[in-house]
Amino acid sequence: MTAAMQLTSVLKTLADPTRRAVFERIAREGEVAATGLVHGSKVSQPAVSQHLRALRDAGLVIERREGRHIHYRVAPKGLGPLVDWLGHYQTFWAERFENLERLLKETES
Amino acid sequence: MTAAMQLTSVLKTLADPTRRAVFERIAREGEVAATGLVHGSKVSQPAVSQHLRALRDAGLVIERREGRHIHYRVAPKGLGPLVDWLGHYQTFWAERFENLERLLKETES
DNA sequence: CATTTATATAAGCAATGGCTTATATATTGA
DNA sequence: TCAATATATAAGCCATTGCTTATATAAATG
Repeated sequence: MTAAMQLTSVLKTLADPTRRAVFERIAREGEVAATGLVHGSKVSQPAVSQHLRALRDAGLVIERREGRHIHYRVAPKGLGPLVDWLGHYQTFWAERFENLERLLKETES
Repeated sequence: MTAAMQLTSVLKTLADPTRRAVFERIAREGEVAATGLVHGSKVSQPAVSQHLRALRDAGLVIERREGRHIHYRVAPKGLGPLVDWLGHYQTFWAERFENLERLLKETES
């Protein structure tokens, strides 16, 4: 799998709002079981299951089985292809980058 | 248009490899006419035209008419929604971010 | 073992997407 | 005004996508 293909996979996976919402919820909650994600979701259990599979296939989340439950968390390197690609376009978002840089430094202290 | 919708638009637009290639070429060449993009493209003129429209609608490129030619360049703020969104997930790509930070500093000097 | 709970898979459907060919609309210049 | 060039739009086609309902699998528990 080439870098371009991985990037395409990440972009396509995050492009769907419902699926991105699932990802964001996993990120926010740290670790969630699939059931938890179904509750409070607009779509059905199979739909959530399909989205989780897509997120996993794209390398964006990791699953950990615990009995009947499967817990999901964000994969640390999942956003890597996206970040790397954006790195090539620094000149086009340098200003915002400065903001992030400042933010990071504030967070450190 | 909400921030989430803009992000969806940017992600969907960049998710197609052919269209992303067009964007990358515009970024690389600085300013290109549509004809220039058609030459050396795998797809037809209408296809390129459709991709350019999508890129423009997503706010990723800007067009400048000059006689019969329309020149495209990357819109500085186009990647903004993506960068902003990624900002919320710093913890998941902090390491790569450090690399970028280092790279930026090297570039400055 | 039987039932309940958690998740995945199958099948089908309507909508979307990206491409093509054909044609329309500028814009320029002879 | 006519022909050539540059780009856009229209229409149609096929593949993909996201959803649904129905069903299958897996694991825990009585």
